[in-house]
Amino acid sequence: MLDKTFDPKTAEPRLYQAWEASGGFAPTDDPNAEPFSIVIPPPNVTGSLHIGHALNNTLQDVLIRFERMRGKAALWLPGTDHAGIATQMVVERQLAQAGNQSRRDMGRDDFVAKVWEWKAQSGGTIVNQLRRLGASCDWSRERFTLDEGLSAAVRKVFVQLHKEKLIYRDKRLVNWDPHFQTAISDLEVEAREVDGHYWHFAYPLEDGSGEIVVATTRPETMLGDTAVAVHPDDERYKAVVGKAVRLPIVNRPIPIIADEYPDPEKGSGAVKITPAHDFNDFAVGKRHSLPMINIFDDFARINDNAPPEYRGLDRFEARKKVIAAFEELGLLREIEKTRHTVPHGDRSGVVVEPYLTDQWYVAADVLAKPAIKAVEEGDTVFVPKNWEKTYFEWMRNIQPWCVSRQLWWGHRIPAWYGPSLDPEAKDKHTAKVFVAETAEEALDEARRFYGPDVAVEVDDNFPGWEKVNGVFSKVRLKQDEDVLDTWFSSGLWPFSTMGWPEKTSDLARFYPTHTLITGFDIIFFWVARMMMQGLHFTGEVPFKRVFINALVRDASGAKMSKSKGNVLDPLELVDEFGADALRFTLTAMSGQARDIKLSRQRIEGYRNFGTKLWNASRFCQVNGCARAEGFDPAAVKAPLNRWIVGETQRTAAAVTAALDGCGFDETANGLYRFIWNQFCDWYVELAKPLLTGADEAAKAETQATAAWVLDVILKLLHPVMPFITEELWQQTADLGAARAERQLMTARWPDLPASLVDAAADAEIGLIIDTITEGRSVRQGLNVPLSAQPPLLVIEARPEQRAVLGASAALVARLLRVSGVEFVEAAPAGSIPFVVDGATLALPVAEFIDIAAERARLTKEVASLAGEIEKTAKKLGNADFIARAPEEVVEENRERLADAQAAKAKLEAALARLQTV
RNA sequence: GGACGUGUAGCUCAGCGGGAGAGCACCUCGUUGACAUCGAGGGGGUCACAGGUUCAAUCCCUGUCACGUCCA
Repeated sequence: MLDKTFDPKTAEPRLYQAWEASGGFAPTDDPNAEPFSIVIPPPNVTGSLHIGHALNNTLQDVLIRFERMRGKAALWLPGTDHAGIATQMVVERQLAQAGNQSRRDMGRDDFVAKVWEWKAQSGGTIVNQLRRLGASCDWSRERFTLDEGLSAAVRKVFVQLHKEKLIYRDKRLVNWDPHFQTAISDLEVEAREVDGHYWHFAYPLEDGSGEIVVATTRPETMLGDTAVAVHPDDERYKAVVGKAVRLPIVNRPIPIIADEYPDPEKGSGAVKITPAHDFNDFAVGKRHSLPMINIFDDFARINDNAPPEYRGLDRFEARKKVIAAFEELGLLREIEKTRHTVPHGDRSGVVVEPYLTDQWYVAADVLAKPAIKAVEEGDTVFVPKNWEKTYFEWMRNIQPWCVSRQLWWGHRIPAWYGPSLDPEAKDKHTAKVFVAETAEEALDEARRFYGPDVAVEVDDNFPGWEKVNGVFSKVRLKQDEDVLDTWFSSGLWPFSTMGWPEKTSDLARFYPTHTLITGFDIIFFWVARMMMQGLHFTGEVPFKRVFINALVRDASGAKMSKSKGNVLDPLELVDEFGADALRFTLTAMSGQARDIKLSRQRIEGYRNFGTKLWNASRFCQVNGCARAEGFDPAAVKAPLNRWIVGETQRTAAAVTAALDGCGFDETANGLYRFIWNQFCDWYVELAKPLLTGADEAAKAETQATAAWVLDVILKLLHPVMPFITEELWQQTADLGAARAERQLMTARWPDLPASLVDAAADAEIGLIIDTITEGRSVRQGLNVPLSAQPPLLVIEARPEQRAVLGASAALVARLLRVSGVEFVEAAPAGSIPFVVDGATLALPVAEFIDIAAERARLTKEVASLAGEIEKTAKKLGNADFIARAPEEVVEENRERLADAQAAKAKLEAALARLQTV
């Protein structure tokens, strides 16, 4: 017999191992099976499973298990992302803690070797955590973004985009992270609102005729000012445009220029222009050909372009010193408090600086066009659809994508530099770039470029050349030091993981993938990039559907964060409640476009749901419910069995439709209601007399039906609660006829015909359920003691209702705790009537009850019916309603009115009788 | 400033043109042969506010207020 409860702790690892060993996670190789594929949003290799992963991966697993059971060749391709900055950060921190050398002291090769070493040791953490969740990924296909195959794809993409002029090198302002000393993309910048100040500085006019006041939140940048700008229409400054001011501290004359950029309404209307350290100023500088003076080094310390006393100062130190200097010079006009947004690095948390550097850019606007079109035309659809707006908004305003990063961990940019043939070129050692997939190819290209008389080799440490008689005799190429943005490689994920650019069978079969399930926070970072790169390189969308899952928050709606201490660790929750309970909770709460506020209580409730199912199965087992050979659900006779068969069909159809459309919450809620409120609460209770009764045929039929329903339940619930269902499947394997499938995970999804629904059985069981429910309400409302067992009196009822109530007397007796069902002409004095579906029933319990309480109950009921009658009558009295509303709505209201009037009359009569008692 | 989303029972949310729902919490009763991780019953809501469309509005439209998120 089944144990009293399911023990997830011991069962889950055992079941998972069995699944994995069975090979069932891999897609079937049946060539007739329709392919269905999902690629995992690769978690950072540094990561450990947080609740957001748990949600995202649960939904993917629900979908993949569903499609697998539907007989498709279901592939869920897993893997991890090398996560450039994040991983480098983690390893650097660990090296520091262990008292090791810093990255720079170590050197590139040794450091990268360390990271690989670290990855080998702890990189598998998150993957194993996914196993604990029950994720049925095909681990034989697991990929890592730095795998050789994926790296080859990255190089090929880079080279091809370069050939197409969609990747280019450019000197412009980037968001510079001084902590990591790397460029980061716009998306990695987080605007934080902080308290700050506007410092109003006076710049004296060169000719001594006055001053012009500018305000800034970043005083230190004045060291790099190369102009002051005013609006051309600003009358106040018309006279000074074209003159110069003498920049204090620096003592440099800079022009006053007219440009549309300054807003005359703001501040003094004049703004300082620092082209090398502000995005707006950069544009102004370009328009006016202003010099661009960079005043920072890579650490955002002041460099040698500033006066000597500032050199080497940290930017914030420099700020203080600049302000002090202005004060001393008597040029500090005002300090104004303000709240403003300041860009921060999302990883480092430090203030990022606009910084003038050479970087590699992708012409994202070109790649975006087909990606926009694909969504416009429905080749890829978003669920929920409104996320398409977000996608369009960003894609239509897309900026060049800075893809180079000054890091060591990642895909090194496949570009090699050599000297220009022009001896006067700037950056003379690296003025010529050769972009190629391998060093050999770069060398070949370089040989062609420099000619047959020049020896060419790669030497990262000693770039340069040797000359004989003024011409090159030997050239040494140096590979670009930088690596690519992590998202550059994740953007290839749907096809690089399947072996592209090789024409693999996986690529042919599983690309494009079907559904991508991910969070809205990476629509720009990832979804958009996959769309762009996927379309460009494969000519097809990478996925046909994108399901955007919600964000998980704590029970009070706050974003979970370690610093707030409100993090719910999914693994602890799995330990405490089992993976199924967590999965069910996340699935039930995954309502679209909404935050999920997770509470332990909710998980506990769904753990209880599992226990409920477990015990219902136990009940069935104890009562000999075994599968019957050749059982045909359409052929059952007992109304109760016909009813549950119909309900099972309805549920199966609803769940199938819901899962088809990513309606995860509907799926979970529908199953919960069916299993608990229909199967357990009513079917099992109503079946008890049949299972213990003398009618052997009815008993056998009920046993077989219960076993059949349970098998369907296990299948339907399996995608959401795989462990407990698989365990029940295994443990009930020996009950009755053998099943076609020994393993539930790969069993066939139920496909039941709608003809299994029997309206007559529905009506019959509905009447019994309503009778019991109403009767209980009367009993308990009047505090009739449990020991009291009056008969149930049927006073007025339609013939078919009489038949049903008569036939189910034993059932009603048991569940309503009455002695039996009796048919009488009129309600005896002191009996308590109630109305069910137009039938008048009564319980003769006068001696047990408080007359006043009963009077109160009836009065209340009558009043509520009166309200309903008034409302409905008013509606029916409206000629427009009769004329314009659909006939069935009018009819429904007529019936409602008639029912309410009849019920009210009956209860009023009862109330009148009660007055005389 | 722009975009999107959300305001429904004490809490978390579902419903989204025709009788206000669930889970939890709360109150009462209950250990009857699956289950106290349980069963039965009950209380509790001007569906944010104001207009409009409609025979009919929690649901559609407009505006207001509040909250959230993203982009400037």
